[in-house]
Amino acid sequence: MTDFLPPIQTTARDDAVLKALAGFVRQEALGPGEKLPTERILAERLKVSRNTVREALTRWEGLGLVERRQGSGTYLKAAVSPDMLHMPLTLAGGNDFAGLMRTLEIRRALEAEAAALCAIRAGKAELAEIERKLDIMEEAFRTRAGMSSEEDWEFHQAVYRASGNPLFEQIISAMHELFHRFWEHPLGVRDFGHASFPYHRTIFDCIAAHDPEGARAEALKLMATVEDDLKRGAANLKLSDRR
Amino acid sequence: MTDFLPPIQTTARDDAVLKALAGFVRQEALGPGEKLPTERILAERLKVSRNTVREALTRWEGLGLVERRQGSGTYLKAAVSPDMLHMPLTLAGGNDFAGLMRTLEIRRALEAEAAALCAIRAGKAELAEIERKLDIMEEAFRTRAGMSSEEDWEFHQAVYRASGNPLFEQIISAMHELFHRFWEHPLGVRDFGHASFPYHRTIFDCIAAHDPEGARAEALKLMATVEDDLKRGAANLKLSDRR
DNA sequence: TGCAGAAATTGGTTGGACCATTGAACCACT
DNA sequence: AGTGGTTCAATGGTCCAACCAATTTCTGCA
Repeated sequence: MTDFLPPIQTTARDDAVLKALAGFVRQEALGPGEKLPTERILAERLKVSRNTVREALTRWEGLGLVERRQGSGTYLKAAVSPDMLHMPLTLAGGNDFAGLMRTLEIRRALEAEAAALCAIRAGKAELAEIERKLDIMEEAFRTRAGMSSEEDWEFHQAVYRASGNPLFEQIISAMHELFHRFWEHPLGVRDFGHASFPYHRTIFDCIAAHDPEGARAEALKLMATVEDDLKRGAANLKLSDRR
Repeated sequence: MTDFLPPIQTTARDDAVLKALAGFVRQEALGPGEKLPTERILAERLKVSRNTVREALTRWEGLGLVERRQGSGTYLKAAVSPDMLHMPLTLAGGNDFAGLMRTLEIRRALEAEAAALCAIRAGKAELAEIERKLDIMEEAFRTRAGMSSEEDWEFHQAVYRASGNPLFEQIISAMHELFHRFWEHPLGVRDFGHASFPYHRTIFDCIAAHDPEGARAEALKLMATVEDDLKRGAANLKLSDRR
């Protein structure tokens, strides 16, 4: 016997509010940046208290779906649809070196898989876009002698997009943001990223040749150099702390 | 010049409430399952309105850190610390077949990396624990002729834990939960998981031999069989729909 | 016409009230 | 002893009305 008796839901006002609101957004075809109705109007239309509306919107705000600006209004920050699934992750102690290495291990896994999928799925247009970003990056690397982190990131994003799975870009972007928020000047390694530079071209070559395993291997090599750089930087940091 | 002047915060009451509460949890050494103070008490102690406390708790509830039970109280659901980083992910359209395959691609990436890291880092105790789960799983597979999804999951969790990086378990668990919520009986494939069975042992062998690349390869093979099963199931589903 | 100040709009906060659920204590009956 | 019902206090859920603070819009004067 399955013995499955889910508890009945007697109250779920705020969830109901969010469902209604998601339906509204769908019907009005609202996109990111657009303004949605006032809390007071929502409360009146949905026949619930403004407090309930606020709790519901607080949920969406915590999920990064919406942005509230006092005196102005509430604005969509991302595309919302009635059939969204939420997966909030919390990293405990993410702002020390060990935490950084942990996020990097996740990124290594996703980077390799995205490169492999990209090698399988990338069409001509995606391939051209990736190569364009790669050229820009290499040019920036030559002229500015190494400082090409922004262009580097654009190249990787192009790969994620061409992987055909938006989750890669979502997850890695979230980690990238955390990375930058807490490690803006990563440990003072001056030639940070130098070692990873050549692998961008090799990754692209494998993708262009539709060689998923090669792309995966090259991506792993790239991430290995990044980790080495960070470890070197951490060692430097410890030395300079010790003086 | 970096030109970094963060805007001053004139109002951030609920964030302040959460920070204070995180500090409280830390000081009292509260763990998951334990009850934290009443909303009314928090409001009184922190000198804010109960509504503000509620908005703050709503945030934590949305992040899965806390569970509220009407008439009973508010309970911790996970370890919280003052230096947490939040990374909420929303998957649009996650409950169709394409969405399932997308989450599976992420899982494949993480599964392979976790197995590789595990092969590098697992000590004797972790190795023994994994083998124990493996034995249980194989026994269940023999006696119940295939239906060993629960034991299967326990084996994988043991691998994630031994990877030395809690993020693997966090992320994959979140996906596993989504998976089960929407695909409880995955497409009616009766011998679902049969094909993946032998790879559990091969993965363990590679881990025990401290062979990261081998473990990665075997994990990829395992996920490939799972994806095949699902595709087969989807094809069946289409056929039966058409009748 | 341009712009400073008033007025309206909107999210943020407060305090108080009542409802619905929970859980413990207590009681009656078997 | 144990089963079931009742009472009651505690707690989260909802509502209301008012006010605060930031923003936007309007207005009237120079």
